[in-house]
Amino acid sequence: MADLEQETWTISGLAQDAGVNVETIRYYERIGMLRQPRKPLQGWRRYDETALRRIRFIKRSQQLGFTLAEVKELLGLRGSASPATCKRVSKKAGDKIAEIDDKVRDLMAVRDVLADLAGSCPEDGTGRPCPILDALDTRS
Amino acid sequence: MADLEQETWTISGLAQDAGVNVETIRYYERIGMLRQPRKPLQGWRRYDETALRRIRFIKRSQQLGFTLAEVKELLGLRGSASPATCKRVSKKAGDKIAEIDDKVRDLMAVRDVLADLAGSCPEDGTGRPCPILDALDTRS
DNA sequence: GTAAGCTCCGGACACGGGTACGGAGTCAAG
DNA sequence: CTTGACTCCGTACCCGTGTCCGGAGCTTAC
Repeated sequence: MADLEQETWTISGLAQDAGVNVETIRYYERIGMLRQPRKPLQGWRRYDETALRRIRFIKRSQQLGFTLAEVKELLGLRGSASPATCKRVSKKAGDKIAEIDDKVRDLMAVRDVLADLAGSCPEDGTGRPCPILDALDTRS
Repeated sequence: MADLEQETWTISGLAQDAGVNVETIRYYERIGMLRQPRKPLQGWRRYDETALRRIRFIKRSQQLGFTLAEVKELLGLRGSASPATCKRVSKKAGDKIAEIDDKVRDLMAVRDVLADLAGSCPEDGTGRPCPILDALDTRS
């Protein structure tokens, strides 16, 4: 068995490579998203490749709109390669898509109202009461 | 001077009519969105029509996506019927529309990625590693 | 007059996702 | 051997928008 030595980092090295703050790593440890490596008798804790991958997984998932609680579930599903697992992950993705669709619908509805109001403003600006403020004041 | 008596409410009456909690009204008072009426020597504070309108204004604005800080500004612009004021309000509406557009764009981009991932899942579920988890694991 | 139900007030707590602080231990360079 | 940079740890704090709590005072109905 030749050198299976893996690269390891101190917490700040890991933070740098993962593109997060040291405090964020500690936070993930606190909330159980990341296991804290054992503290050696001598020196500082060392983090390995799996920690790095895990943080990157978290960050990518967050970028896709998953909350940390949801990411935690996804992390739990990693490793079990069963069709059932894949199905559950796929469902989560579908749910998230539906969530996004809802949000977009809401935003567009609000956008329409705002555009309507903005359109009601006279170009020259001679209108007595600002029609937008007026609408906020009186309309349901 | 005939009876100019206006309808007034206690805080819970106001809350009910405005469709918010008593605590919310107190919160608005705390953060300076709503003036607390003077406490009479005898009895409880009484809120009038302007308080009711103000809360409704706040709630409508919030529904359109304005934060309380932004609503505060809008409230400050109420009452001055100048063209300049109207222009500023109109700008705020435009900014909010742009904000919404940005958010929708972001959401749609994320949606695309998610849809892509969901589409990569085999229907039958025989895939070894779940392609979604795999992507979260390795892709940037 | 007394009990129920309201107000008044200050403060703590919730949420999600971190950030900041302070003191003690540890490590590496000069 | 000292200095500066880093870790480690617990704790408190930040954002926005409220919500809840507890005790004291007030009002209204019976």
